[in-house]
Amino acid sequence: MSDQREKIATNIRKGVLEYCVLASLASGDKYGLELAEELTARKLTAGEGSLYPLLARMKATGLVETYWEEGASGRKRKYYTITEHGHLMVGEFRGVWEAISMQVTDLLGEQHGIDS
Amino acid sequence: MSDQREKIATNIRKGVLEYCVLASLASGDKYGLELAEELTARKLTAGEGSLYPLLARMKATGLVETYWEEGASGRKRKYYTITEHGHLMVGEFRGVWEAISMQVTDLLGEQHGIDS
DNA sequence: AACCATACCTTGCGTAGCAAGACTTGCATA
DNA sequence: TATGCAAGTCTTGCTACGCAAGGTATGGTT
Repeated sequence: MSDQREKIATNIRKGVLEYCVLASLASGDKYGLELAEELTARKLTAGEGSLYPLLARMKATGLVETYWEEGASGRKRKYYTITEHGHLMVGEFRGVWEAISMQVTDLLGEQHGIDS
Repeated sequence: MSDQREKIATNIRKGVLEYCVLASLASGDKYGLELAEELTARKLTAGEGSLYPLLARMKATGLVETYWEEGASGRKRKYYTITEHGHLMVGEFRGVWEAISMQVTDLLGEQHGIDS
């Protein structure tokens, strides 16, 4: 049952995760695991296995940049910063997301109303 | 530019379309093209190339059933009905959708606030 | 020295939407 | 009667993404 819900969530995340990363970085630089924890808490990703390949892609397409910095734990951390291009993409996404999510919510609402 | 938006929309649709079909069928039986037109108008799908394979899958997994009926134009139409199983899945989806879409909207909102 | 947690990354897989186009059949028009 | 058009349905090949599982390196703790 909650197995089913995980499958549903996984499919929703496709194509949304990338912009959630950008939106999160817009409020401050973060390193890999930090991002993973935040997005996992929000149920927006399942773990690092999704994030690291995505971050590599985003760096390759110029949505983010990276730099190394010594962390509080003494370990080196790779921090991610959003670029101007990244900011623009978040704007694009916001428009599309608002339109589509409204339609989905609308459709679900209709059915809810008809159900006894 | 709007090319970019199409790409974004395409990715959001993955995993959402299936449940939009179910929600639409919950308010009455429909045939293939009719569904395609409604969902295209709502920007929830790009066309029949996505729908027909999806409907076939959904029939195979017992989410919908089908019957043939003579249409107003004299042509035969394949009508789709939602099953009990389908209704249950819409319920599951609604829960997941509400949780995730709220998180996404929340993240986008934060960034909006910080942007001057 | 041994161990564990932190932090990064890779490989292989399944799946879903899409573009483009093929096939069938009823209706209209010349 | 033949031709063309539109309504319907379905198929093929493609690409992309999230995920599970596992691999590597390093610094702190006992």
